[in-house]
Amino acid sequence: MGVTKKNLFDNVQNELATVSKAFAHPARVAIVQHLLKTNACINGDLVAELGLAQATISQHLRELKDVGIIQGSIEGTSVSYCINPLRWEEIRNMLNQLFDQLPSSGDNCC
Amino acid sequence: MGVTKKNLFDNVQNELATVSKAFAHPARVAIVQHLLKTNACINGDLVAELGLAQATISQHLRELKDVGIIQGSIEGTSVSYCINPLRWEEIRNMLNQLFDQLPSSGDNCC
DNA sequence: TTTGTACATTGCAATATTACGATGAATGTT
DNA sequence: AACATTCATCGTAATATTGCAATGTACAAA
Repeated sequence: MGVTKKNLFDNVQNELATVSKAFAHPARVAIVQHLLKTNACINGDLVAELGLAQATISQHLRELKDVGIIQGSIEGTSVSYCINPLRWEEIRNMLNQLFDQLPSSGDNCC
Repeated sequence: MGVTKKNLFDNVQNELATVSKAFAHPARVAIVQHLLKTNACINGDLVAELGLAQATISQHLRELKDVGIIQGSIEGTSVSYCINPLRWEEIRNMLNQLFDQLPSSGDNCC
């Protein structure tokens, strides 16, 4: 049905899924990478950088902002975006907590 | 159009997006967590554990398998799934490489 | 005020995802 | 052989995502 039954799962599971979904599109990965590289927090550049329409970029930026990964501030007539370092750290920890769970002993059950 | 323009992006960006998409649903997060906890690699249990139909679970398992995160082997009449440790490490490194890029100096541009 | 620039939002069309019943394939049990 | 169990796949309905043109909003310059 295309509708996710979020109520069946706990907060951690839903949070991990929500955050992952933000990274689940190459354009959004590219945006984040660009913001990491040019610490300068540009926006309009993205339209030139990636080959997507302005409306599409704006939409992706909003999704990243909704999850809290990036934040923007008005800078005259343009808008300046950058990574939200606190949230970034939060997500990093969340992912580490998941990925460090593999008992690295030789577990070849399959 | 619901169609992702993958050709606009490089391999790393597409890979990160593909892997993230695998984790972009709480049921798949729950499946992975369960496989991490019960190293025993069960399958039928998941249908009881999560509140989803058997066909739905099977579909999620296939998506995780397609990305290489899990692997399954036939065990009599049932199928045994588990984490693919090599791929797991690969993904962990890929994510670390992304998340370690934040220059942790006081960068409050916005 | 008019014009231009930079983004956001809206409204659509195309496609993808999620969920599940029904059915199929494979194996084990009686 | 006949049946049950376990899982995969197919078909379908409901919903979500992606992309963009068009339009709206806010500000700055002429």
